[in-house]
Amino acid sequence: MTKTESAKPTNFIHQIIEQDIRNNVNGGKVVTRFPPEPNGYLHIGHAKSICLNFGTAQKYGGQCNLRFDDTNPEKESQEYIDSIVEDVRWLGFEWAGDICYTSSYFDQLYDYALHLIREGKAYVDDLSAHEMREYRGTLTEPGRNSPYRDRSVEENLALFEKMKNGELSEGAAALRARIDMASPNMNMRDPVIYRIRHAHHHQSGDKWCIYPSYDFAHGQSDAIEGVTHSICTLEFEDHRPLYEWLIENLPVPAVPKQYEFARLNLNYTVTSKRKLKALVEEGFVQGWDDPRMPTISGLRRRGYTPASIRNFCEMIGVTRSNGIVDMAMLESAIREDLDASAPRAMCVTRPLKVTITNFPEGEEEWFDLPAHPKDESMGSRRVSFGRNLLIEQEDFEEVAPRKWKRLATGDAVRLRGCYVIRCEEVIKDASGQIIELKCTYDPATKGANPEGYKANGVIHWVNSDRSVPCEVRLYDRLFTEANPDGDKEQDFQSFINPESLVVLSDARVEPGLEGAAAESRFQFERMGYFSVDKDSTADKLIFNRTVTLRDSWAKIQAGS
RNA sequence: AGGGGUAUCGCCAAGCGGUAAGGCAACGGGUUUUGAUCCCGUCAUGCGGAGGUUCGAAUCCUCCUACCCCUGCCA
Repeated sequence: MTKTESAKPTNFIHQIIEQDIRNNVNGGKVVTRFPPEPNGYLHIGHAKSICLNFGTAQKYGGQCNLRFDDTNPEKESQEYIDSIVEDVRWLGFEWAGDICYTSSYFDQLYDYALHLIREGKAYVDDLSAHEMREYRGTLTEPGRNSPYRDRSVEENLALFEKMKNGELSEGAAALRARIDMASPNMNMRDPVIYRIRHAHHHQSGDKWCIYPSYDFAHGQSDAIEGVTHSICTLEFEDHRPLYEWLIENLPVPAVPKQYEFARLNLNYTVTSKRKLKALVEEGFVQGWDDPRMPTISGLRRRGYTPASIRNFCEMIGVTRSNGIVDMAMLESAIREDLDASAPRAMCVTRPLKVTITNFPEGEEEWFDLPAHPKDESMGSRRVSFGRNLLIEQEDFEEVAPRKWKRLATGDAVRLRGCYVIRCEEVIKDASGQIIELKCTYDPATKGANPEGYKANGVIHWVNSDRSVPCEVRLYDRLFTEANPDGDKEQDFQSFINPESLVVLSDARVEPGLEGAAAESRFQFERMGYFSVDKDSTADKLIFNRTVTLRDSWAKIQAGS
């Protein structure tokens, strides 16, 4: 995409950027960055930020960096870095140059800290974390100056040196910016900018035992990288004055500007790293990539496409107002994509035996069916018809309800792409359970409407003797409450949907799907969109339900 | 009288002083060998509330209300 393709600004950030370009701010250049902390897996909320940052750079012919904001080694790990890199790539974005790390600027950041000390704008504070909290004041009362606030530059330099050399224990001292303890903005009440952590860092190893805080590292890293528009979420709004104060008081090579947008909230799920982590660690789901998780890797395993997620992000827009997006929008995005791109197939998830009594034993007939009803370029597939078939249990009722378009005793129904059959007899076991249907087929209905009668509707089916056994995992929303973390009394975990996963191990799919590759996607006609799970093997095919088809029959049923 | 934000249809969201886009959902109807897709139609005399300015206000002003964020040596 080039800048000539940008018709009009699609959100307020693009408006600002276009104004900047008109005014030749930054020479008309646009540089953004996606700055995750590698302390968890990326989720759908990050996807919004990724699409915004990378998409904006793309749209205005600029560049976007992938920068790991790795200033807190104790919470971070290489595992998270690897997963984030993979997820960003999978979403279809490429960063400019090499992957960046805030940790590779630690030397420069240290020099900036020295600069602040020499200017009398930072000091080493010996107050404990607890004492510091007391001195900070409250939302309505100003804070008090630390007794160490007026140390000399020399003393501060010496003390900071000791911090750096590991001569002080964790918590014994911290470097603070010297701003204003009476500021109504808490972030300006002498924020800590360097703290002691005798910890091994996943990138810088054991070189440092002091680490810059987010506030001190972020803006300066933006400046070092030449970021022009530093886009973050609303909760950092109050940090902007500090961001600007540091940029103004430091000899940085550029002047980046921070802009904030509302983070994404989706109903029937949670999007907080802490809560997602809890779901994984406490075993409510099977991992970060569990198909019920709103993580990128979870959505991927569920069968979502990168394009559908990008479209979803486009759909929801970018604003400064906090809202909760309906899950139906995400589902709409994946249905739209998969309807056009997924080949069709038939899968009987809960089989009911059907015997075609007038079809000879041991014989079969093959049918050529289009892989897609509207897209001939997708070719065709072969399905086998025979005496022993399987249909969906829910497609048969002994007595047809009103508006029933499926099979019922004595009635006829079309087998999708095949013949019309009629149910002649219902076989039950001792407990009254229906175990088999004896049917006849009408040989005259191959590609033709029946003569003298009408078929109820169309149902899917497989040839029992030719179908491939498989496991089908039916996924549904993870929570039963639209806003699972909105209840003050009840923990979000108590709202977990017990039916968020239903495993059907007795399913059968049409023969062409034998050996289907992991992550390949299909529409199982009348059932929904499914994707081959990554744990699927030649011996055991596993399909994950991505999303159901829109179901107007379910609405009719619910209404009556 | 702590500071910073946000309020437009059930949900998301355009709108930037000239008379309320679009998407999702919902609801009608048509096509259909997927109760899918597709197509057609309906869906805010109203923009959190009250005043004011103006020929004209969702857009400007005043006051009010509701909700969100901020008292980590987390990001």
